[in-house]
Amino acid sequence: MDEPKGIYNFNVIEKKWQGVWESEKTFAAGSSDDSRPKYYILDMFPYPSGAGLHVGHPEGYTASDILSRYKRMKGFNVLHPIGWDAFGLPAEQYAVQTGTHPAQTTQKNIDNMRRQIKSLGFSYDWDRQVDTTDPNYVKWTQWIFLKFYNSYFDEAAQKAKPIEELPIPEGLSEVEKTEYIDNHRLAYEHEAPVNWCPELGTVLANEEVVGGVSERGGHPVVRRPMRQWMLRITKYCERLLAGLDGLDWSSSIKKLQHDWIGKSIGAEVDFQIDGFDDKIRVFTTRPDTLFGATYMVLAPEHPLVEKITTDDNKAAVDAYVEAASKKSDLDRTDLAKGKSGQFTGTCAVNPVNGDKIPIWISDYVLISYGTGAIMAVPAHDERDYEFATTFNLPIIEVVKPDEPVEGCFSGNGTAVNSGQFDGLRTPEFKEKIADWLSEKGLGEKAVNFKLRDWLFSRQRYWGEPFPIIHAEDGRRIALTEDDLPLRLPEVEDYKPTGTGEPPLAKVTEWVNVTLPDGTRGKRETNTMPQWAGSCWYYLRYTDPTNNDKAFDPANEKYWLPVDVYIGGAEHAVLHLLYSRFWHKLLYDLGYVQAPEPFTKLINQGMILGEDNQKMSKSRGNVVNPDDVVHDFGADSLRLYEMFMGPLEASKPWNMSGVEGVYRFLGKVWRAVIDADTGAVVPAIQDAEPSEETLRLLHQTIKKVGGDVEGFAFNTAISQMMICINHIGKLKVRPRSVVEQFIQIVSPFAPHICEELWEKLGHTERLAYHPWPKFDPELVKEKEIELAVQVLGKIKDRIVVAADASEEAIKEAALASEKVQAAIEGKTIRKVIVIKSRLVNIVAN
RNA sequence: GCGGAUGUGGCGGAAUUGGCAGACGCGCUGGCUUCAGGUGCCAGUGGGGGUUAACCCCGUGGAGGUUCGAAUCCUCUCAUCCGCACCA
Repeated sequence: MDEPKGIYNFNVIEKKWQGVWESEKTFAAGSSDDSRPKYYILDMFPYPSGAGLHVGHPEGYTASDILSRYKRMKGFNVLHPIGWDAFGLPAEQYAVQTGTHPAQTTQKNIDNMRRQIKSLGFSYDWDRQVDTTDPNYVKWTQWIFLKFYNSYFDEAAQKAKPIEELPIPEGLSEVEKTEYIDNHRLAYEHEAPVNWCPELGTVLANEEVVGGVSERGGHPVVRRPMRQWMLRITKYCERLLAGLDGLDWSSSIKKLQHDWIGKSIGAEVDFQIDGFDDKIRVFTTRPDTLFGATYMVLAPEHPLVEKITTDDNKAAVDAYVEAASKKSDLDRTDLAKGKSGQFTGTCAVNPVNGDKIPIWISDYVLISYGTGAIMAVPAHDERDYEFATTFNLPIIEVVKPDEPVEGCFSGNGTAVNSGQFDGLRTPEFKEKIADWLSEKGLGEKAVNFKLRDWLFSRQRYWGEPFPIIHAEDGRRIALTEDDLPLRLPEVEDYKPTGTGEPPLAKVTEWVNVTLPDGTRGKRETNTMPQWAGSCWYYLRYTDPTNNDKAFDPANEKYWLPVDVYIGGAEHAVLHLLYSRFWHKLLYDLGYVQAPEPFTKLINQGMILGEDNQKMSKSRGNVVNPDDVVHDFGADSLRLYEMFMGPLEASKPWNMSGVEGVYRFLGKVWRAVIDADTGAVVPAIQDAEPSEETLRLLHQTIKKVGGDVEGFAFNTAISQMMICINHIGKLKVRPRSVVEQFIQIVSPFAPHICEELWEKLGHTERLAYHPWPKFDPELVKEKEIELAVQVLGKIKDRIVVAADASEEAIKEAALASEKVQAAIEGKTIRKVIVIKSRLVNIVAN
């Protein structure tokens, strides 16, 4: 049976307009000399997975698209790009299994996801796509790596500078000089115990290990020493911390980054080892508790352990060190309920009182934090307290709490048993003792951070190769810009070697090179982690096809910083911290002018399955956007994703809800188009709207505009629904009202609106039509209903003029019969009039 | 254990930030249109009581408090979710 001509046929309409936008390049961003103000709206680009899009992706993308379309209508030159974070483990794992080149898999997945994203009508500038695996992109990722490699951090200036400017101490030999320089590069090689995952055949960053197992796949992780590339992110701790202040990010995300960087202020103190020339330096945030230090603990990996251990204790200590080195992260965290340790047989001297205190080793002290050694104050530190009670070590109270406390007290109080410092409050004591220590040459104020240097290499094939050659004679040669990109070689198989050697090591014809001077060398066979490409993609979007530069400074200056960045909260720490770090390096070297890359950050919440559980294949509750588009259309999907609830909240999917917004679109359609003929309905006329209609329209313009700016899309849609419910009922629908209504719906449901706009006789695109203006006078209600309360309970409602005086309202309220009845026999104490809200009469 | 977020009808959620709780949508009930409806339209829909009318009482996880007035502020408490997890 033929469908009526004028039915809302979303399938046809959506394909039509997607085609028009594509061929007309409707959403190409203007150039950097555009006279309009710029606005850069960025989505976190997706990993092109084989599973394709799930309904979580379009949530953030729809929000950013609505904002982009709105801003264009508001007269902004909008940059709204998309791309592909295309390096990643799944494609490589698939390659290991099937032998398919990861590039092939990746390309296939990109094509599919691009099709899906295009079917949702997002207004991306498709000519600016970036693909992190594209050699033209990899080239510049490698180029930035070389910037790290060829820079050092000037502590005094607190910024990175080219390595050539590094002041080199006098009197160093050539070898020492090289070593000195290498020790200051922001990218450096480091032999260290790392998180080795045998299952994945690779090393993981600390952040990629969750609860002792790999974040991806949940495989066990063990500690193992290996040569790795590191980036000196710790040099930027202060600036990464300080930079957070000015950012318009949610306080919870800022706090997460703040805590991750983990700054603590305290002092470093030297303890003389009894019977040795060596000193043990400790870091403490509580130098005021020095008098209560009754023992010391070294990390098992501490370099002095072997030296100071007495013969009597050697066997036990060696065994403990051996056991600790084998412990996986899981063992060190989960099994850390009880404290273990070994006495070295040696004592140290407490510098403040000369007491001899035993030196122990224990794995509750971490070699990677502070100095790898602590002074233990069991009276005022939970961990030390637990250790001391386990091993029967003395506990001396040196801080008197204001209120008596059971067991260990770690708060502020008054100093006791602390010699000349007795009676001081904790904060003053901290100040005084730090000065005292530095006067005596025993220590100094110090700051420590939790953040560690970034483990930047992976033993994988599918990543950016490092542009580094290790020469036979031990020199390390960095490629020059002209040598880039260094491409990945073709390989026979993608299996990890199992030894920790990356797959690239097997490709001898690629690995072995002859240098211009005739010496032979080997290429670096590690590759970069997936984060590398995503650290700077927002910069490449400003100049995506530039072959001479990563991006033109003029473009960066115009577009950066990103005005709004939308994405999932799962990247709260890693991606956002790493990006900020890279950005700051480029800032220091003069390549970018904005100190921070992302001004405003919005984190969309998770979309759960209909069963209120996280969507997953195994639960069978995954909703595929393709199906929703097929059944209800892209406009309905977009609208529903936004109508579900606040953008930042997680909320469950509900297919009936999609039908609800679909019905709304049907109403919009039928308000304009005759379902039988497909013509504009005769009710639409060039007529003056009634006062009521005009008021509702202007209220809607105001509400929707304000809500879009405030990312409250759900309430914007609800206002549109109220508005169309009214318009649909009108016998005569003034053309101007209908047209303005369509304009404000268009960022949300662009296909249907473009179609209706055209049907109404317009030939230009709605996409750049100016956003309608509201008149504040027209928004105001003429008459308003007020609740009248007596003692807070509603007794009646009165209608008054919107501009009625307080006196008049009071009079009207008291005139109500119901109010009179309620206050009969009582004395009116007070009448509270809240204009345009209510009246409360206090009487008793 | 520490930190953060959230808690409102049968469901998703509103509430101008201290001022009429439940907007809007889903679902449900009844009616109209229709040969028919997974269509459209109209009406109703927090709970309890009530001569099913007027009206009354209760109600925003729980218990207190501040206030003329609290979903909103304060104290305590419970539940769920998410981070971090020996960082000296």
